[in-house]
Amino acid sequence: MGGENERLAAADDPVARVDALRPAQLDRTLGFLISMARQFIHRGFVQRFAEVDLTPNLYSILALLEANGACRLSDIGAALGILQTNLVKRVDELVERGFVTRQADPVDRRAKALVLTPAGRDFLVRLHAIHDEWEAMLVQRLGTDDHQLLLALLQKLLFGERLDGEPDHPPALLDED
Amino acid sequence: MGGENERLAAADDPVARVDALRPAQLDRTLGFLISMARQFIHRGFVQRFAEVDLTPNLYSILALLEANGACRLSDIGAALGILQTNLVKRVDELVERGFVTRQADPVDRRAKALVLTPAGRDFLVRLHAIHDEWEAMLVQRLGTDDHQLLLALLQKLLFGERLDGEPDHPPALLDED
DNA sequence: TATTGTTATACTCTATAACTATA
DNA sequence: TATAGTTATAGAGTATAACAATA
Repeated sequence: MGGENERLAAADDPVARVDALRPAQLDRTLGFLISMARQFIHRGFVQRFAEVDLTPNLYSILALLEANGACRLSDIGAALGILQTNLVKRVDELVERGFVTRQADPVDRRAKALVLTPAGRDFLVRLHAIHDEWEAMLVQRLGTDDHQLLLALLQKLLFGERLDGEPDHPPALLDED
Repeated sequence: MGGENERLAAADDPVARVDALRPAQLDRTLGFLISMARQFIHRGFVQRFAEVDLTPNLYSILALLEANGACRLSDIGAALGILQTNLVKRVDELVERGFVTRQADPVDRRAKALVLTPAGRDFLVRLHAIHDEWEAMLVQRLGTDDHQLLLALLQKLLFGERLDGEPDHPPALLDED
């Protein structure tokens, strides 16, 4: 009978391959490959975080609060590249679920200090475990050297150069400019 | 007056930096960096393709049709990692705008052959120019060597290994498994 | 029974405009 | 005048379920 039609690719499969069709020159461009890689990685996170009914995006907000203590909405937006206006409802959800509270900012009465609750801090232990599991799977796919190299190249693309030097890796490829 | 509040970062800026806040360990993970890199690259494409009222996604569909002649919907979905069900309306738009036609598939009467129109082929000349301009900007940011290396690493992540070898680059980092 | 294309639907993410209360 | 948070809204993108025609 009709029923459930299309399903996602089996669990952690490599994503759709560009095999069936000639890939134009798409598989030679950063735009296409980054998009496909992000899709692949993102789906893995979504499937794993579904167990705790959380989106990878919300995880990154909580992780940021854990590492920074009290934050303002604008800080989080700037750090994650998300517009403030799109953060309000997500923080609403985190507040409703008891992971975050909005407190008065003592200095600026316009602002509100976002802080993790103890429940949120406990929750993060589980979230880090889920995150690390999938990240480890990706490291295994690439090998540790290529994983580090990929991180460094993405940092260079985003920030101009590596943020913190790990000087024990081949630097020759990284400081041409 | 109130007026326009939040705007996107100035044109082709590096994206939000993780400076203001301690980045947790996010900037050490593939999940975060790929997501940020994709966001950065995608915004550049969106801004440039806006001039022709096209989404990068639709561009990749057209490019695929150009390189492959007649395609079925399922082929395109498999190549781009998009569910068929989400392709219907996008192809509808391309048909309405005169870039694509749906023809009868001679072999399989369920299927429909998607083919570029001459107008679609002409349009692609302009689209490739727009695409190449932004891609060149990214190459400049990275340097050609690191650009090639990044492509290779993303291919390894997605497909297991490089699709086509360019044997004139340092291979040592690529074939550990 | 399975596959091709399709409609309907829902949820997430992103983006713009405009309001409020502070600064 | 500008900034922090907010609301409302619109558009992409992605997911599931179900159906008709065909294989």
